[in-house]
Amino acid sequence: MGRGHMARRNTNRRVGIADVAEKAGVSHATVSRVMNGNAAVDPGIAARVRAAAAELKYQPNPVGRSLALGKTDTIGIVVPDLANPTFQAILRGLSIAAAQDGYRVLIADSSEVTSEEAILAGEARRRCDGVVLCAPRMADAELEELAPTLHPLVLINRTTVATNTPSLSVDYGQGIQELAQHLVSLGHRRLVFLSGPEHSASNRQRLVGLDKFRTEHPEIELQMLHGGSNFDSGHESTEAIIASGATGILAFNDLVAMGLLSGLHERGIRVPEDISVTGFDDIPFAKYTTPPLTTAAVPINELGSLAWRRMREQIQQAGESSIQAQDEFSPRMEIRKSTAAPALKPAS
Amino acid sequence: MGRGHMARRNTNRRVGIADVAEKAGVSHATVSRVMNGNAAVDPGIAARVRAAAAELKYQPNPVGRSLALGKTDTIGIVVPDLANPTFQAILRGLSIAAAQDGYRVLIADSSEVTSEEAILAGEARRRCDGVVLCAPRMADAELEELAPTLHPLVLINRTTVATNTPSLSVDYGQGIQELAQHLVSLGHRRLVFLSGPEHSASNRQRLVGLDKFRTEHPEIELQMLHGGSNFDSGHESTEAIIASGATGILAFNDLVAMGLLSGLHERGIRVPEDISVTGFDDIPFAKYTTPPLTTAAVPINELGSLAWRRMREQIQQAGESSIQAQDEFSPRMEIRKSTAAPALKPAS
DNA sequence: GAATCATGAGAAAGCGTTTTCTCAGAGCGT
DNA sequence: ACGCTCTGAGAAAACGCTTTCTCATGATTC
Repeated sequence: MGRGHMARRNTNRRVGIADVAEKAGVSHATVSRVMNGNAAVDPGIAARVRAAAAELKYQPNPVGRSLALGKTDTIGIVVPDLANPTFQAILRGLSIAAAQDGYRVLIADSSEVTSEEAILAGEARRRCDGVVLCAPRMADAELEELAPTLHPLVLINRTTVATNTPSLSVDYGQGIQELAQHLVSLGHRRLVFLSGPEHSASNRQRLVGLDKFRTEHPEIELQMLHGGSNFDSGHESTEAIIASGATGILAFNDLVAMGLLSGLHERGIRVPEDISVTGFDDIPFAKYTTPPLTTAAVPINELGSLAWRRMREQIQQAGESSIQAQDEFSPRMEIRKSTAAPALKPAS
Repeated sequence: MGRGHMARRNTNRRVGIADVAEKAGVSHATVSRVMNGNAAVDPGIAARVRAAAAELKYQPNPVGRSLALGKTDTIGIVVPDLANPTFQAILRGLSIAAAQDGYRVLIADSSEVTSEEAILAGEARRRCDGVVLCAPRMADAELEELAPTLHPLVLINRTTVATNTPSLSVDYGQGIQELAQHLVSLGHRRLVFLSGPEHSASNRQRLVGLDKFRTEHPEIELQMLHGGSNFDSGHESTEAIIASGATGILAFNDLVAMGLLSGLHERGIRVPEDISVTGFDDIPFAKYTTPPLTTAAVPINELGSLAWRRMREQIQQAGESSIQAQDEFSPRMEIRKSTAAPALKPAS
């Protein structure tokens, strides 16, 4: 029961450098030289080699190449949930930007299983020249320990104390405060924050932002409701939202808001007449909901390409662990139709 | 100006199998054996090796491993546009299913540049153990020529004459006919098909489906309008749609339909009162548009995981080019609120 | 015209694994 | 007690490439 022991010796081996060397009547070394244009090689011989390579349709084996070069021209990205449009957009931006520089991206979806993150990140790192960790849910301590292992690393939505890891972050605290402020200025007095995944750092940022908001607006009632990060958790929160008696709902993100919108619609609650709802992120679909969603826009398209730029900088510096850029974005308010003045002042 | 010539000889080399071997007082070979559990090795020695490996936190280098094993435990996927939720869903399904079997996925986005597809696919294939080609736009002839090169390969939304390539397809022709039929049964007599990317095979399938529809319903006026596959192309078609005088619009897919919805809304055209609009695919957001979109649902979540299953089957068979499954899905009608009876019978 | 140099190609040593090959030593039967 | 098989570990080859090292050849200089 050998595992394919004969496949190796087969004649239908892929064409390798040796074949073109033989055909061109030169050594492997020379073939390698002309393929990579590294050293000077006689134009005549070079032409012969190129002709042989073309005729045999020779393409260097990237694995052999990677082993010799110590690099794979690939970077890894680990995301908590590939179903989330925010992460999809980041992935896309990263992939396109990296491709422009001849790099590919390997994906790893932790499916919100926190304990898998470090493992996935490690595996990805070993296969790739670098890793971007997107909104990791792991504890700070674990991240601190893991980060040096992963270098070159770029963090999205998290930071490390070590300054040699670039990070891209969004001021969620600021954004959620602005959204709350927006609701208040419309006349809402009873708000609910439908919180996100427990271990999400961006959720914590929202919470501290709201704490600040509370101290600045002691007259406003602000309840916290536990939720999740997707449609379903928004939808499932419908009853609790209704029971809360609040008129202004701050959903964790656009997805949750959309789920909630649908739940409220099913229950015959009108938005924004009866209840105002806000999202977060401004995913491409936010403007097409019923009604179009008021949200805090995160530059999700830039995030991916900037992540690549930061990664590239590190790869090029190769080892001189210098201090790296910490980019922070401020969300931009996107007022649409899911928020309006409350119909009736609640009895108070 | 050597290219990092000294990094190689550095002492801070990653810990390799040799280090473990030395620490455990055995040979590389033995370490490899215990790490892979391939051959019988004395329990005492095995324990010693494992202890050494653990202490040094040794993790086998996947590149070296890949070279020796001739496999990378990675598959590639090439998609025409990572911004499209359909492809995102396929990618996600593929990634999750593959991860379950210890495989990773490498992505390549051709950005709808047809000429890049073959190159990207080839590169991906060389780096991976297989490739899934998702809705390739390339010509049939090119695909026929490329397919054998790429094996193991699984095709999504395309087929090859060679029966040893599994393919997953959706009966777009059937789906679009049902949508057209739906509009007709609501009373519409003037329809428009807002077509998709020129080289999209699924677009061609829709076209032949509509040809059939035409012969079956000669009394119905059906115009063809050239469009694209995303929001913007739907949005840009707004004027042409209005000018067409049609009351029932078959958009290429949900994205186009959503763009159109938004365009019509801006122009004050009511949907479905003035114009009915249908999409295709049933992306997760289709039920949250204004109004919720009538569409033909494609099982996008299954597609990815099934693609992996087909890929795995081929990888396991390793070479015995047997005849492969050709899976075909029938779209399911999803009647929502974007379609209704036309307000007025057009003069005829 | 001999000594020096630049040029460029081949030989060989990696890169980090796995796996075959080889062989030492232990266990067994007669 | 001798030879046989069997177990298991090390040596070495293989995987496919890049790059250093080495050396031959032809060009240059005094």
